[in-house]
Amino acid sequence: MTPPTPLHLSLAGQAVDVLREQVLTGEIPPGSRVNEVEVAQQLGISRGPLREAIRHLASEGLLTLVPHRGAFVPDATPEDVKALFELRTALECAAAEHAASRRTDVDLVRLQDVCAESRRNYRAGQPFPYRLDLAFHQTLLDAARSPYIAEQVRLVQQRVVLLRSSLEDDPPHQHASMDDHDELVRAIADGDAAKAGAVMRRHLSRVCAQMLTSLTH
Amino acid sequence: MTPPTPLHLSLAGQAVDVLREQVLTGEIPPGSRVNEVEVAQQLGISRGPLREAIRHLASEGLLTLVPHRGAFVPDATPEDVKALFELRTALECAAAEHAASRRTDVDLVRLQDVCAESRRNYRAGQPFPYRLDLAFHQTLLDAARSPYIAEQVRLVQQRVVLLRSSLEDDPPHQHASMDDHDELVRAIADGDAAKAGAVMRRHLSRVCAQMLTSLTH
DNA sequence: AACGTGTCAACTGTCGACAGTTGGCAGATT
DNA sequence: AATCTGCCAACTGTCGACAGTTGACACGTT
Repeated sequence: MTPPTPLHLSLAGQAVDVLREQVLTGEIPPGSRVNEVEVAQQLGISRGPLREAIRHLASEGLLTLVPHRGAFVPDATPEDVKALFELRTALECAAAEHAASRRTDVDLVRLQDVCAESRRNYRAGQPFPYRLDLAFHQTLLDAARSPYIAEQVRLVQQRVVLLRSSLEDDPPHQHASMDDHDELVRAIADGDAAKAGAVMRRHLSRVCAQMLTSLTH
Repeated sequence: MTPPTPLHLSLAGQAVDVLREQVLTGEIPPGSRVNEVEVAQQLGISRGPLREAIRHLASEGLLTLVPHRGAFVPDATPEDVKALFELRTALECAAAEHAASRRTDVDLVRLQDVCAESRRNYRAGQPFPYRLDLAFHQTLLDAARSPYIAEQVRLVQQRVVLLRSSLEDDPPHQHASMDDHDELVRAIADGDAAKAGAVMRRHLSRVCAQMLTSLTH
């Protein structure tokens, strides 16, 4: 019973996944260069597919290309963080408004479930895992039913993860985030688009501020 | 006196420019496939750089890739247009709000100049050129000073141009657009971010509706 | 006549090798 | 000793050729 498709994904596609993981986890540290021949040998593929993978990640903002020099993992400046969060805010506020208008009851249950699980984890003494934060925003995006906005948010969140890779969270911030999420769900439950957008704006503003302080500490 | 850089742009970069032009002008019609060997010969380059160019344009949304089948110029469905304009609205409303808050007097003068030129052209009996519409939105984006938002808007506008390539404008719509632009400039002049965002939202809603009617005519 | 099967050409995916450019190092000069 | 010049190794950019897959056509079967 071999898989129906002999190659589930092209070598370039596989290389994208592997490289993305290595960049996001910080295995390839920010500021470092990606050597084409070295990484190609390491992955056991030729330079062609690897180059395509590098270009793809560059288009996602996870690498920056310098002609005749190669690809670098970008390191964030405070200005970058601010500008990136302006983009994220524009996208996710719109998503929150659309979610408030278009959500189904199933969407609402899913959102409430994610919030409840976050609370449970937190009360059990465990930290609010970033995984659940991502899950919340993803669920909200599904409820918004705006595929292009969702796609762009996904890309922006990836870049945020990249900036965030070496930061630790502090409990007060986690608590505030969970409160924001709860309030957001209430606004969406009420179908109050304006409030949903406003709460999302305040939430992201807080997250951005926290990242900026962590960045400079 | 040869140029300082022997190659101003890599072959892949040049191929991107040529292909983008051909796609946006409809020289390569929507729905058609891009044959790698054929286009490579046509451009006088190898398949490697051309492949990179194709992948780049795909990341911009100007081509869609199908594994083992090739690259196609996407043809728009009404759902695509709506979803794309939801993205554009989220981005440009935020840009309009930022522009209202951050604009300098120089920015304001530039915006007013573009509007004035549009009026002049229109009164002279000439149609409102799409060039000036793009110039207006670009000037507003510069005034917003949010580089990531600006970059995304640029990509979205490109896709709108692609959808728009075979559509003609009608004078009533042109007139309404110029009125919207004027009202937008007034809001930005007043520093009224909320109004600027609202006007932009209404403007894009109108443009989207016009595109949808033109699409189905 | 409709359907399933085998073959084939065209195209994409991949590879290894060559050419051009960049940044740095060694040596010569002042 | 400091600076400038010329060379060099490493790397990216590019090319031509091979391998694997896809969709379609022709053929045979029911």
